[in-house]
Amino acid sequence: MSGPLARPRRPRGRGQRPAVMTDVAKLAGVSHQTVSRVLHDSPHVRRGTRERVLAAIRQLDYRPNPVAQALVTGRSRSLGVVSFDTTLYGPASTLLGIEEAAHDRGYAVSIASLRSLNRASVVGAVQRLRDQGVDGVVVIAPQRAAVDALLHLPPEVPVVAVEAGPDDSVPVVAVDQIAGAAAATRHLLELGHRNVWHIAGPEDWLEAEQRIEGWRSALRAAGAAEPPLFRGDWSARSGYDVGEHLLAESGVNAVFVANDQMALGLLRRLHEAGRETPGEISVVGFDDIPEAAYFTPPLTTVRQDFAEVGRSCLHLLLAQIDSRVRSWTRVVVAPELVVRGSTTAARAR
Amino acid sequence: MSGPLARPRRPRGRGQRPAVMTDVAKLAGVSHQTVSRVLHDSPHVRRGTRERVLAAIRQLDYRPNPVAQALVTGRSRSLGVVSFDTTLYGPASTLLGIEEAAHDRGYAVSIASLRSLNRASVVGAVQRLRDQGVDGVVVIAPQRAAVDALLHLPPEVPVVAVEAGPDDSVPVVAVDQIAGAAAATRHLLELGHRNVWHIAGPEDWLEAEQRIEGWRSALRAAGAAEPPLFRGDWSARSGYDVGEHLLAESGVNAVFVANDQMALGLLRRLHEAGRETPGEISVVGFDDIPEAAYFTPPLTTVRQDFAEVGRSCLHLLLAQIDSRVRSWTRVVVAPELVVRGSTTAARAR
DNA sequence: GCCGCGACTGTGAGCGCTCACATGCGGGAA
DNA sequence: TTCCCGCATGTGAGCGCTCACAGTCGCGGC
Repeated sequence: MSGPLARPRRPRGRGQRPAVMTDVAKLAGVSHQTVSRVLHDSPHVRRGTRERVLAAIRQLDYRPNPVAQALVTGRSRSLGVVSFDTTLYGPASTLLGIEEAAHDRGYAVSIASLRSLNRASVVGAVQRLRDQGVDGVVVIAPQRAAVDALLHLPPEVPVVAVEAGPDDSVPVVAVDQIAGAAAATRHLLELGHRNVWHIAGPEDWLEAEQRIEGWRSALRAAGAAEPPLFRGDWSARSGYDVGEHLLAESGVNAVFVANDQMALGLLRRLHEAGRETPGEISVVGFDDIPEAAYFTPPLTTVRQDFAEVGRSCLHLLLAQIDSRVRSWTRVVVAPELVVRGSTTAARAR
Repeated sequence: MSGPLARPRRPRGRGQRPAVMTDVAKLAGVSHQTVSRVLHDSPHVRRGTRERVLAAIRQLDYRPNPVAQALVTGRSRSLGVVSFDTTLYGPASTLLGIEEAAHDRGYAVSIASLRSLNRASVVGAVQRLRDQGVDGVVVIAPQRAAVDALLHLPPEVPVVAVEAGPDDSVPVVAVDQIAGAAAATRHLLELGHRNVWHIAGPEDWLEAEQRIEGWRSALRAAGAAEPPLFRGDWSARSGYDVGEHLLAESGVNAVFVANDQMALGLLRRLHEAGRETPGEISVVGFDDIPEAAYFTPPLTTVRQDFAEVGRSCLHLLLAQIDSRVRSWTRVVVAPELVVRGSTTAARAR
């Protein structure tokens, strides 16, 4: 009956295989190329022809195969996001910002979560995304190890770093951590506190270091002394634990904590110790997580505009993809101090 | 010099175009098919040949083009996740669970965030992912509108719903909300509280309704009266606001709150009103967000295993992709009561 | 000594699309 | 009228891979 050549590759059983471009072309009585032109809004298509094609597309519910398009153009219109812990508020918000911006530009977003944090895992995650065919990659991983890894990336992959890059070789979008930390510290100083203590984040996090720097510079500018530094690991637990040590010190009336979760832990510890907040001790956090306003007391903190960060990332990444060169740029997003109930003026002495 | 046919499509300027299968074949002195066989661990390749091919692959740093593979196989080895707000702890954790499970199975994960919640936006998001070529879709959107939308999906797209499905037509992975809520309520009853109040989530969220149901059933089983129901919108703010109304009621000694954020707001409100927790009022939350242990007081709550949910989703989805049929299954993940400091025995009367 | 049958390898088509180029056609300038 | 040019459309190749099938080779059995 039918020789081997007549047998269709994929039997068109029930459920109709989806229409392809030639089906549309046949129905509209044109060539596949004309269909393609209509799809891409080419100006060189007669009005009537265009309408016939459009009608055929509707009738067959035709949708272009993105995989075939990607194969021939070499562009997949998708990008990857590498992130360490998308359960944290900051990364999750940034991811959301990127996704929304990407959506608006017609790009798909693939994610790769890091389980451990070292050069190899970051390079591996980027490679994985690359192997999936993404056009570019955003790395949200503000740790030294991650930043380091960016140096070991093949130069031809378009990449943007969030928060920090290794040097002048990778575009970076970052919130001005130093300014934010300085504003928080200044706020406390202006309330009359002579000593502003600081609970920092982990050493390998660049944001932690920059917030320390901002704290120091504000202290220096005000001619205030620099109390010993404490460190946590961003978790509420660590804030609680550090609170223990802080309670052993004397003259602690103002603390700038490097994020809201640790501030929460500290608040908890102070409460347990019967130390009044803000009466005895004023506390400032960082991030402005949605819950911050409902802590006891409501937390004074520093807000970061993650949506803006996401938009900027996308902008830099697309520029890089289009130009094919990785030019160095740094976009800085300004943070904002949000004053609530956890800070108050120093008591008169 | 060179006729049109001699000109390569993509000029091989600096940076070497990446190696393709025929490059490897040429270098190894075999056909492209043999390279493909090596790549797919076909048994019919002689030891020596395999090694030569492997060596060539390494030498050229060859990596198969996933787009070309997808074009010919019709499988992209990627799946999509539709979610409403990945900034919330639950969805973010579920997403993470799915991503990790997918990674282990060699699947890529694309995300689509919903900005608004209605049938059209959910259907649109799924379509968008489909148009990107994903093999299947997980919908994390435990709202009535989202569930509804699943009914309007083309039957050929493999899909799994998280938390709830419209009927018996879509596989579902869900945490047993009713059991969790009942456990929370029972805990309070067993502590001797005669009245257990409830602050529920928004009406269109299925989880909210199920937690109400669990609360009711536990009350009924214990022969306890059912106090009036209060509702919030999951935010700490709403918990705070509802607290206002709760304070106006008399005999409020135990409250089961439908999530941790609202519980936080309530705690805050009670504190402001000078009502002691848990001394005067015991509070139980739901979710066990990482911060819950550091609330004031540390929150007794119900933990959900989101990683397990993610794994189950992937399992059901892959089964569906492989079998090409959307058979109905329901996987239920058990929640766990975590007792902390926000609950205590009723005072003797 | 020939056949058959495994193990191994190669050939060519084609997935659905875009790109470069060819072609047909009508109208205004020469 | 002739030529050219620009618009509208068609043709064929090929992106990098897999699938179906067609060899080729060596060896044991009759």
